[in-house]
Amino acid sequence: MHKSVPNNSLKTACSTCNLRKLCLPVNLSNIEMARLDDLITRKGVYRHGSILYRSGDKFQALYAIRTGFFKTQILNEDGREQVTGFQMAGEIIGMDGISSDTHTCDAVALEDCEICEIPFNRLEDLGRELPPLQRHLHRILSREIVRDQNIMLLLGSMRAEERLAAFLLNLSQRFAVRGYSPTSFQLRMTRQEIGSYLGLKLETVSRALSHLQESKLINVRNRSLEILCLPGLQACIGKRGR
Amino acid sequence: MHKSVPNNSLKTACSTCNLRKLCLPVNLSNIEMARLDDLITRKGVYRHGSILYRSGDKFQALYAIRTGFFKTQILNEDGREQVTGFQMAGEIIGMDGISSDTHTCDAVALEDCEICEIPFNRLEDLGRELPPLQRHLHRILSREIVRDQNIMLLLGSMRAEERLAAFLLNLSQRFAVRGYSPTSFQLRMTRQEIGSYLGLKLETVSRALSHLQESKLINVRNRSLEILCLPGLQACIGKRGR
DNA sequence: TGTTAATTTTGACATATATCAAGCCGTAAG
DNA sequence: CTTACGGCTTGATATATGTCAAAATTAACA
Repeated sequence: MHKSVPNNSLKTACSTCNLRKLCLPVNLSNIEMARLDDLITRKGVYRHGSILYRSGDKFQALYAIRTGFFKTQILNEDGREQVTGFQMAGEIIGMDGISSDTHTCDAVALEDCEICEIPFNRLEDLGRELPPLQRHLHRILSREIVRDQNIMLLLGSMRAEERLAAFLLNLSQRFAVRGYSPTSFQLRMTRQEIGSYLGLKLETVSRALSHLQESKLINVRNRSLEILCLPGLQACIGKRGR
Repeated sequence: MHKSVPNNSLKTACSTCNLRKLCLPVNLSNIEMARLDDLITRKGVYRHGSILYRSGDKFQALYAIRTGFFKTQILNEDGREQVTGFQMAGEIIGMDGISSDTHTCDAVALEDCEICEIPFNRLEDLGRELPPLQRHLHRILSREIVRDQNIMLLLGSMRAEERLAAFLLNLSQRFAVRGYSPTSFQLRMTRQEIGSYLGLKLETVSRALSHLQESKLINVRNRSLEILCLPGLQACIGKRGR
């Protein structure tokens, strides 16, 4: 585990942030945008391995990822853990905490990250005055629900290789949206973490990756991944499911 | 598939609804409550097997279940289906539709049901005027996220019998909250539907139920279920997980 | 830079769950 | 009351994935 987090915070401007279209695709006037800027503070760098919030922490804010890569995970009473998601720049995390005013999962930085803190009470207040902002918050919450239900589909009905393919295609698509190569990227997580996310053991992940490579659909060497045939990967999903 | 739904609708009063504490546990004045009542219409009975909304339908409203039992399910491109939840009286469904203005799953009545329709735009509008209502909406959305992530944990890390035990305990607890027996109730869904929800085949569900019965933890005969030992069922979860 | 620890791959084997099949039961329709 | 059908149980067998172990590779740290 690494050093924790510097507490210095500086004001951010959503208005000039190049992630705005991902994070807050809302039409606001300059004045309205300034009010939003006023809400949000940029927190210092979260080092690789450090924890943004833990299960049990009091919920106070949502967090927009400015740069870097996070994982979220929940823990059972009996110590089992499940990675519930991998989040990248432009995505918003912390929404699990709203329902009980307490976070129900941990958010861990998988590389050095910068984040913007959005105090939730103030966001709600502002949402009442700016309907498009309110609407956007609802969309974000709902999008998370849809995302989770698709993972339920994956966990409940796909076999190992299909899960891997779906996972890689999802990453690919999210990199593409951010202007990065959809076919060549670094995995920021271990095989064990991928396995936890996909409901598989790390050895199974490794074997499935090797097999996709034998099939000439991907090239994988440690954390670097290259997709050789997107349509092939897509076709992978849905072959002889459960 | 059964007949569809009568279109006659009548005004409902949340103010006098005995499910209010479950559905809308919000402190509002009489005047405020009347405005909420004004929003909501009671739709006619949904017969067993009928469909409240389908994937692809335009999203317009949330639905509060007044009586009865629903399932929600998503379908893959390749026809695989996954039951994503079973919902009972006092619960609210349809939130998947907010993010894209289109429903992403089907909601099917598992018995004859009555539901209240809550037009979403008007709910948002009213939320801007009644902060406690706004807050409650956010909690409901977040609760759904937490619920889904717990199912991910179940699907990703538990073995068949544990999943069954967790499922039965969840039902038990929800019946208890509603004033019904937590140890004796009817299953409203088929083994196949339970299996889909838990990521198992119906035969596996059947065997796991039989085995729990052999262990004297439950009595099950067709759809009637009796829990003989709640602590025993709880202990079931966490024994030799993956 | 050298040393240690962590991660990954691969193999051999074990096991939980799926698959296939048959018969039974209970409800619904005639 | 009889029949038919969908739902359920149980058995035999197949298979995907887990488990255990060792070696190879890479990353972290002193």
